[in-house]
Amino acid sequence: MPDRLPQKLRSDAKDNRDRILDAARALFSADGLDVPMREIARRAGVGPATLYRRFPTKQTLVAEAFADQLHACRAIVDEGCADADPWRGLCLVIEKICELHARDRGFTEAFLSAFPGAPDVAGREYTLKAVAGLARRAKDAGRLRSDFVLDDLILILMANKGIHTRSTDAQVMASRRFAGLAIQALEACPHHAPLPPAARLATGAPAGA
Amino acid sequence: MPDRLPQKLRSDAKDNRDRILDAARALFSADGLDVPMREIARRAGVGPATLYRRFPTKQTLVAEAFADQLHACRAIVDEGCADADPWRGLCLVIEKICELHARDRGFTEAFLSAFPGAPDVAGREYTLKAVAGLARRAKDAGRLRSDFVLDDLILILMANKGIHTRSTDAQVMASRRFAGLAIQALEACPHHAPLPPAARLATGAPAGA
DNA sequence: CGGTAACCGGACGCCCCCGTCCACTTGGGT
DNA sequence: ACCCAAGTGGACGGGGGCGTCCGGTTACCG
Repeated sequence: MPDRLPQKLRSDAKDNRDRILDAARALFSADGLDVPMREIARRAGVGPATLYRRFPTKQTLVAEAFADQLHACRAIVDEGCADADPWRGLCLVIEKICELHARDRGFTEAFLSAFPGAPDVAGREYTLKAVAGLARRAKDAGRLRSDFVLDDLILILMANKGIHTRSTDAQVMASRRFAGLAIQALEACPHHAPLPPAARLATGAPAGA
Repeated sequence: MPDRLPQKLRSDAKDNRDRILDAARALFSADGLDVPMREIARRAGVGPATLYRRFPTKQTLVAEAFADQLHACRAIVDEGCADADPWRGLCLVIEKICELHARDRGFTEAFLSAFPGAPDVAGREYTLKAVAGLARRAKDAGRLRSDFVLDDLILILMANKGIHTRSTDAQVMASRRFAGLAIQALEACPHHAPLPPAARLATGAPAGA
């Protein structure tokens, strides 16, 4: 559905298209979203015109390039929601998503409204709703702190994005530790102090949990 | 000491210099470090040449512009260290520094080695050492979790940097909540799960706490 | 008050990115 | 084998940032 109806493309055109997507994925992952379009074209071994013809705007390219990750993301959430223990499911979601983001810098930017008002990339809203449900259950089970709010998750994801290291390995490791800390922060604890008030974040997400 | 020996500058030159620094501070705070030099010059009402003559490289300008914040930073740490209760002191440091960073986007970038190998900006090492001591005491007091590592603090600061919102107010609010969560994560708790291993961060800080 | 060195800012050349146009090439149907 | 529309990449003009040079201006000292 993010895919344009696969109009009959000539075989060579299809090839080029694929190579462009590969190049884009590689570069976005490594360097973030603001690689020059030129660079992507060069890496794919095509001219700029070809790139622009196939993907008129960078947003199109980004959306297409990250379709996989978005599905992975949704799969993770689904998996977490399926877990019998909602708290364990939520932890799983946090860990996995943080790792996913750690491995792919561009995806993080794309995911976190780097493109303001992106056309609800592959059911972001739906996914958020699912997580909200999961959180609800985790709260009812008494494992998730009661003053948790869905925006806290966004906050954590944004924060995770702020972590930068030299190598991808270090990045993943740091992200893992961060996720651990985040989970610790969210877990209900008899003597925990109340949190400062939640701030409305820029995302279109509803704030209730 | 980051200051060039204040060679006798002609009065007008001094004026311009000051106006440049003001402009730089304002722009860096609002938009981060990658404002064009041109923009700063324009805002200061001077030509590009003047700017470049006074601050040959952007790094020079940044260092000079953030001298205040760096002192504030150090003051915060000192204040925290002076607190009789080391845990309370540490919390204070986290809260205040997160807020400081939330209010000044450029400073965060400058602070977190945005310029790799910046010449130990105003005793960064010293400050880190002080915090390490504070953490040590907080641990001994049994309030800080025993598997805390100084790099965790860097991690939290980096993470805090990842948080972006539309307005400064929202930013501060979000940062406050984040700091609250971070503190929660760091507090010793009888039944908390062990954390994933700490990753060595890019900073030159020693990893032990 | 006058001279000089310090100082100024506009203008220049360089490089990189963007998005588009167009003359050539090539896939694939007949 | 032929043809032509779909497809291609090089080239172009525009815009913006960078760092530097230079002819005019101005503070300060005697």
